[in-house]
Amino acid sequence: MSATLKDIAAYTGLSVTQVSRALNDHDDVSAETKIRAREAAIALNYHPNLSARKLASGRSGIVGLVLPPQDRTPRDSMFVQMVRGLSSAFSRQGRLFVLNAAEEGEDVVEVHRRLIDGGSLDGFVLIEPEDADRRVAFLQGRGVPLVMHGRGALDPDYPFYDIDNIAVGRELTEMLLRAGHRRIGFINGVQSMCYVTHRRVGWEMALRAADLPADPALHEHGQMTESVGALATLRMMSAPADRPSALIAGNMLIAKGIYSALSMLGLKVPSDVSVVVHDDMLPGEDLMAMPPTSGTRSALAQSWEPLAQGLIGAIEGRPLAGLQRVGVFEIVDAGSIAPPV
Amino acid sequence: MSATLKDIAAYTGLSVTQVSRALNDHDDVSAETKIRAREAAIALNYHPNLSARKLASGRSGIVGLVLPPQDRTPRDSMFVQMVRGLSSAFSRQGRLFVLNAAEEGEDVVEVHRRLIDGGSLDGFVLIEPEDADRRVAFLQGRGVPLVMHGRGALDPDYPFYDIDNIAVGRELTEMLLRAGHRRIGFINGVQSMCYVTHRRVGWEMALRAADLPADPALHEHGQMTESVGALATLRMMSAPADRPSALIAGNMLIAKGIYSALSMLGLKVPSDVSVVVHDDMLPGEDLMAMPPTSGTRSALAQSWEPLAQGLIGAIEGRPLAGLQRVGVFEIVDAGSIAPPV
DNA sequence: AGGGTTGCCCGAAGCGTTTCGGCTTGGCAA
DNA sequence: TTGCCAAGCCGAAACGCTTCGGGCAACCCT
Repeated sequence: MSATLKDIAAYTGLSVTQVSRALNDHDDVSAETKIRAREAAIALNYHPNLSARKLASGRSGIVGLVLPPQDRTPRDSMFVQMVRGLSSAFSRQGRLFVLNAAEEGEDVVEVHRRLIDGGSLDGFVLIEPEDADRRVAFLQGRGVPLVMHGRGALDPDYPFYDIDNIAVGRELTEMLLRAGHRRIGFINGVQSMCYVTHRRVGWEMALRAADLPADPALHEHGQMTESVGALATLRMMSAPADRPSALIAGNMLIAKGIYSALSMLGLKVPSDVSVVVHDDMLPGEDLMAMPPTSGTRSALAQSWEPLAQGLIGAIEGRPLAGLQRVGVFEIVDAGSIAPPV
Repeated sequence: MSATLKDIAAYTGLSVTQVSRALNDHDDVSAETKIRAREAAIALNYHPNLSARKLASGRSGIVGLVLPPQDRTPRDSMFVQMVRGLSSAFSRQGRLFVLNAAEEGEDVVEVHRRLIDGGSLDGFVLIEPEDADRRVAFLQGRGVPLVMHGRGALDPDYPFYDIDNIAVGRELTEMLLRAGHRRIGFINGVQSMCYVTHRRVGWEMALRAADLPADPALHEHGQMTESVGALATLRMMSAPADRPSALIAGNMLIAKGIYSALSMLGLKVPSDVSVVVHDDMLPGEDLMAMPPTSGTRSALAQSWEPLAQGLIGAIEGRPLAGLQRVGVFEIVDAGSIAPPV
């Protein structure tokens, strides 16, 4: 068994109270005492008992994530990345990361309720925000801290980490506009995802700013997979006269689909068609083989740490403003853009 | 806030003690009292506080899994399956499932130590057993329950769930032997995995029983990926005279690689080469397109429930014998075997 | 010198649960 | 009648931690 505060108190000659305050870095403890307590803690191999701490303070140091019931996104490697990233980020902060997959047909909110009724969770990471998110409503109603990966509105009232997806959509479109393109197709993700909508809005804004119509036939919603990318490309390019001269891919898998469809049609990039992509920089051997593609880039891997920080901040009651963080994206020129023919 | 035992005691007129005993189904509580307590618990929406329970009883109801530091297996979808399956199985049993990814370069045993020193975990699910597994030694030394997915020895001294991989290797080989094949290649997984070794042993046993040599050139270790399968196939088939007339694939991805390599070589299945595979039945769209293949089959998805049961049994101190479970596999004839030419 | 402030420390209560030991009561055998 | 036992119940202590309220010096200000 691990040492307890009482052991350290006996060892140092201090009281349990003072040891607790020393180790938690409270401010009415002398510097010397803090050092003594910390040394004793190390010497005795002390580790705080999370259950006891939770019981006394109401905080358990455990945070959770509820996986949506079924894989709506086929990007398993994204989940693995996320789970790894979050779990490491939280464990660096001395917290446990609990994962709970909702069962098929089970209400996600119900799962959250179950977990907080168990009385052990300090807060939640939410993914895949929705417009009027029932999870958010529920958790806020119960006063349970949360942080969102992405955001359901442009200026939500909860902590989040996101990138400016409107700007992403606009930037991708403008890159092509600057090269002279006028018909720009966008193969986006599933409609219900907020970032997808935001990027679409960005695309529309950029087009409007250039006095061009946002032709619905040039925008496609779908799973972010290779085959969806390929099929949408075939559809858009088969329009006799109105075919786009440039395509925007929502992510690398879609881009891959675009490339294979284009090569099937005998079209070259960028001489026949320009292509830009938003790259999440997910690792994956199958993407290595892709031709370099211009566009925007923002590593999904960098979002886990700020997410964890955001949730911890929320748990510790820090003000909302500092917990809403917008990450940056880079602009990449890799030569997949040329003027239209 | 959730109701506490005290609330139920007040509500029913019983003592806290008796309510606790009633809800935990102890035996010196009258049947009527148990019913009353249970009804009150539901009426008041009572959920036991895990932290308090842990503190008092030493059990937290939380179990954990430590993900190996880096993806040695590229099968992300396997991890997602596993995490989902385990998390659901445990939550059905009213337990929390904690996930902890080891950092790059961090010692896995150290992670386990950290987690149990935190004093919150009741036990662990271990995956990817090794021969003399340090994790097992450590956990057993500390008296922490565990359950293994697979097994590091044929008859280990810890709870596990596994299938009989020697039998799998033997059966796959015998299927081909029965059709008259004499040179049977085996494209297996990475050497360090126990199930890989077991299947190899099965292959050797079957060959020896048929008085045939187990030619090392006909056995290949490697990642279970499509490209490894394809490359190994090319290597084996390029041997001028000694090329195998049949191939065993360690899993579906390898089989897929085999198929593409064979078609590249202009060889047909089963007329030119017979192929068998062990199918884990992982879901995945890319495998749908494969030709039906004979072999063995055992759904990995069915292992999570018994694994969870095994760990819970271990935590509750049930005897080892009932906690070592060997799952079954099916034998599938899908027409990918023909007599050698 | 008196009163306030500051720095450091401690005792004790309490978080929600389990569990040990002891307390009643009624029934039954001696 | 007395003694015993089983069934059912309860009080109180314990788990390890945080925190509230207070205490005791030593210092500074008037």
